[in-house]
Amino acid sequence: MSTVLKYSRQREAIRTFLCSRKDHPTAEVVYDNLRKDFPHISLGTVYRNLSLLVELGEAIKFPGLDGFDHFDGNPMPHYHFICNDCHAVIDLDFPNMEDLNATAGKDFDGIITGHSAYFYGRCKNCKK
Amino acid sequence: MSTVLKYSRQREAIRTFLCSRKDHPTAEVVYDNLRKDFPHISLGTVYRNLSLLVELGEAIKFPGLDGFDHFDGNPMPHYHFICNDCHAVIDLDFPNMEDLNATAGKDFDGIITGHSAYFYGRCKNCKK
DNA sequence: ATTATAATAGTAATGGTTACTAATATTATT
DNA sequence: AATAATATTAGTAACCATTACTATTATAAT
Repeated sequence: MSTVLKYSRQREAIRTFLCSRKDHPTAEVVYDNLRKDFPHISLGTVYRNLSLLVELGEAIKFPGLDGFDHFDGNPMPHYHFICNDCHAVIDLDFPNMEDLNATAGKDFDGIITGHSAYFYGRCKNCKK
Repeated sequence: MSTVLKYSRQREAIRTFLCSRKDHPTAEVVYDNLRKDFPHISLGTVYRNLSLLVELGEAIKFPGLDGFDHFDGNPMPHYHFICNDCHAVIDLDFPNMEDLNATAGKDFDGIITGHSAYFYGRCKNCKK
């Protein structure tokens, strides 16, 4: 028993906001920003819609070094850098390794269909 | 204000148990197993020592698909497969990509010193 | 308009993890 | 061995990001 999706201004605003950002915000950051346009928006609404976008394949969720989940409005395969100092999350301009799943699964008994990779170190600002 | 490390039988047992396992147990699993030898061991003691081992570079911590943190007693760089169905975590026999940090950081303004990668799909038991 | 139901706001609950504290274990010193 | 200093533990309470609950509201079809 699937459920029919209805439009909501809040969800649309969350989607738009997430796609406008390149810094992979947390739910709290999304909440704080959405309150400018929706003073009464609930944190639960933000979490529910972010999770929905992830289910729909329109966003990606991953845990950051700060202990919070971060969200990325770009669902295309790409890699992230996470700064060990300031915990900033930055997109890497590095092409997706298309054949890595097959290569890594050569001697593996299961089936590999995807991968994610995170790079660590110090960002531009923290590296001195 | 550094602190001197004292021996503890609980910590040694946790270390030994973790190194004996290849399935990357959660703190809860470590706790349940340690209770056979230490009926009164505290879950806090398990968490504290697991975190300490990670700090000492003797173990690795990473979040699993089940929402729990998993621990690996092998700190050598290697890759993990996580089953989308049963959430099992399995070591991959795939050599570390030594030059990946440098390659991925070619056009990056910061410094990349490490990376982690997770492969997803279906394990041997779940792939039918 | 009416009806059906998805979505929200507000709030409470969940649960993995961390913090706190008195008692205990370890280590060095005498 | 006894003493002293302090790291560690067991037990428990607190934390807090996230999820669940519910009456109300918004959306969309009839």
